[in-house]
Amino acid sequence: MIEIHLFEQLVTFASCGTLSAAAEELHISQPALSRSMQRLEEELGVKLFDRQKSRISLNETGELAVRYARNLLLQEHSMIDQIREFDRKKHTISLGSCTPILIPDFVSLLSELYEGMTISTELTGDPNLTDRLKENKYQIAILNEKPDEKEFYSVPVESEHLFVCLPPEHPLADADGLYLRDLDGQTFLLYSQIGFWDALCRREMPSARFLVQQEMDVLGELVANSALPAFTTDYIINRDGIQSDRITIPILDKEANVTYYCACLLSERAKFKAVFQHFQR
Amino acid sequence: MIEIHLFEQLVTFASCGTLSAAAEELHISQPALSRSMQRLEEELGVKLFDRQKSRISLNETGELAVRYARNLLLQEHSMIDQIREFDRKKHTISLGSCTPILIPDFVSLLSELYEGMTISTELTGDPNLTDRLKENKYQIAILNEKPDEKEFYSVPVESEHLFVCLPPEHPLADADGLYLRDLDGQTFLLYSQIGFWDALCRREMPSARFLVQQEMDVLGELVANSALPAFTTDYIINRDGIQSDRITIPILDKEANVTYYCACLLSERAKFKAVFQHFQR
DNA sequence: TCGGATTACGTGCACCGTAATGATC
DNA sequence: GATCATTACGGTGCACGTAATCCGA
Repeated sequence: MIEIHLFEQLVTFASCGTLSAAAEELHISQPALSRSMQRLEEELGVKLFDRQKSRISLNETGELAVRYARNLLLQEHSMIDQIREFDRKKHTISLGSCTPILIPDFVSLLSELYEGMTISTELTGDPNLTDRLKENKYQIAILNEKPDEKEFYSVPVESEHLFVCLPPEHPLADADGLYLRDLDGQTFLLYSQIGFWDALCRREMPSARFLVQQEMDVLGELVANSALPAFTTDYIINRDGIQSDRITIPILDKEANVTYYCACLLSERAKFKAVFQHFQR
Repeated sequence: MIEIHLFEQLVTFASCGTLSAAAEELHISQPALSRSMQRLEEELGVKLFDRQKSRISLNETGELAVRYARNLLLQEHSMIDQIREFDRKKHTISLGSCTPILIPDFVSLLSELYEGMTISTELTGDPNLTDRLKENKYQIAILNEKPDEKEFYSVPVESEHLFVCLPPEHPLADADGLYLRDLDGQTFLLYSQIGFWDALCRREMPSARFLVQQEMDVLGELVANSALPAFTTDYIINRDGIQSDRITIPILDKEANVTYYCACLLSERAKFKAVFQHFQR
């Protein structure tokens, strides 16, 4: 049994070239390192160094030992990382969501139901969110459609409908409803944190330009002070009220009127039973 | 950086089941081990154990850590072994020989020429001795024929001729020379340490029986006190004198009259220059 | 009551740093 | 004289063992 710090010191020496430099790097004194290397040789029962009076260098065996030692150190670090990562996962629930609107509610709910656990959430436009469940990147997810594969369990949570906000003078402002493709080619104000809506808009309106805003209140400001069309949803209208100086027209595309599903792997259904029950009432 | 003895102790605990048993196994006190495991958890920043008041056991993370730790320990041991083995090889010359007769001379010669090196020799019937040179199992070899491949360097060393010793009353005792196949089907006394001769005899006399003797003087005794045929060579005759109560008849097979070659890899020719020079005089 | 884990406590020694020495450029 | 390695030496922190405590079967 040879302690790993000796190998660490050996590797540092190999990188630095002299004991003094390595000692400095390791924040120990030069004599301490000198003795460590003597001890290492002694415990291995093998000479690792060529010693001239005022110069020490690795011999062939030493070079070999350094290669092995580098390897061993890498393995130890990776091992420690993986143990910590495993433990972290035990104490965190990762939620992946295709929409921002439900995230706060889910965080509160999960925190309440799973006391002591860390709740980690990620808003993502990833179209294959279910694959992330399979990989266990997320243990629970909010999807914009019911997952069809058998290995998932899911319940509906909430629905949301997309609207476009047009200035009254806009040529399409008197429509009762619009398809996204009717709006293609125009320039829109768009909030950046909108999850799956983003891909939908870009797919259905390939020629449109989007002025993406990072900040919600900057976006509001711009909408209020420009004639540019923007989007909203019934969820936002219910929360913030309607934009009075705008005409709000429903979007008719099927995919723009979604029901969100909360899903997990079937094998984890029991773990999240409490969550599902909460929405089934 | 976590010292490896902590992982060693963890693994021992996993094998033993209790701290007390593991402590005994490790030749340390129980409190020492208890504190070590606490320290390990602390350094990892992770709980590894479930602690009841009078019972401690691994949790899921602990089990994982044990698997990783076993692995790490294996790797460290194998690393140390390989370093030692490499160093040993640096200080030993391994000679593989197809014949026993030259080994003592070679040991003296090599010891003299390569002071401080350990000379390790092996007598072998291996027909692919040259492959062992390629693998570096041996650095130098004594072969019963000149190696034909270009990657070897070799010089002739000595020649040896096989004879059969027959009792005067034997039906073949008046032959001037014999082929091995003429002797097939009979029963022979044979010394065990004869290298390549062994395979030759068994190949050319598939129906013969061989009473193999481990001890040279037991063999001599038996030869003197029985009517069983045996083998000898000119080298042995020159050394020990001829067996007076026996008829000694040369074996005519080409392979029974060999020239021994000392060989090494071409790439090591320089290293063994002194050896080759010794025989080229 | 015994076996097992943890806590308390005193101690020794392993390892460190400083200083001195020797050697090389 | 500057740099580098090794040896000498004295001090200390840390991990150890013993003892005590607590708990459960």
